[in-house]
Amino acid sequence: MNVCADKCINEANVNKTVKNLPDQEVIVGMAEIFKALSDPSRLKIVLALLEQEHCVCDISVICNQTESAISHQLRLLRNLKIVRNRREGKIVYYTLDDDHVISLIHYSLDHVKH
Amino acid sequence: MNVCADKCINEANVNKTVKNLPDQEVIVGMAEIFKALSDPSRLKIVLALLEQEHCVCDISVICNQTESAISHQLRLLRNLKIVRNRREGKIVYYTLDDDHVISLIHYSLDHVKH
DNA sequence: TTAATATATGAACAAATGCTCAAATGAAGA
DNA sequence: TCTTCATTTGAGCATTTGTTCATATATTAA
Repeated sequence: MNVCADKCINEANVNKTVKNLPDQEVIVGMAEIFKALSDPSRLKIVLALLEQEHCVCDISVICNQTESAISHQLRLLRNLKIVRNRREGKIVYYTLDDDHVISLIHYSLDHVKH
Repeated sequence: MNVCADKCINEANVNKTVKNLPDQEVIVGMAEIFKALSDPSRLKIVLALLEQEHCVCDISVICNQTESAISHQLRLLRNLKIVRNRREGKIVYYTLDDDHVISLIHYSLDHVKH
């Protein structure tokens, strides 16, 4: 890496920014949430669950995707504790389980509508 | 795809959710922003620029990454109009240029700090 | 002009991602 | 018990992603 000769690095500015930057773990944690919402199919699942609880089968109809594909995505969201599930006989219902994510989505939706 | 036999699809619920779901383009647009913030290195760049304007060289020091790597990430952010740049001689300064993203990040940061 | 420097860019590549398909679970009914 | 059905899971795969490296561009100074 090229440590720019003289004028490029403004050391004061760099130090100020570095000092105020969140810890690396915090950054990774934030990125993790954003990544969960970064795939349109997965985001659509979350948006559907924002409306109400749904079973895997219903989600697959809503999102127009295989139940298998949906199930894989739900597992990912489950691992991140963004959703939780409850079983009722053969059917498994999923719900959003992360208030931060819920309000983040609402916030984004508000902005999308100008 | 298996159109669940009888009881699985709750047609009323499905219809209600589908009706309230944002348009596909909106979903894709939201996901695009989340994706931009979903990589820790890229998020760190954005967080650094949240503090103040920086040149590529400084960002590379702050983020501890090659100038080339930073430049590639900045191009992506530039294409999404999340950042803009201005040249001053040999040096190019980058600034955040999307108010929605700025407030989204602030919002997330507030939540991270419980 | 030539050299030096900051940034940008394209190709290449390893790693991660999201889907499909086939097979495994788990629950309810015959 | 055996069958059916909703869901889960693992393997395989094509595609995307983030980085590196080498090279190009743009600006300034000599």
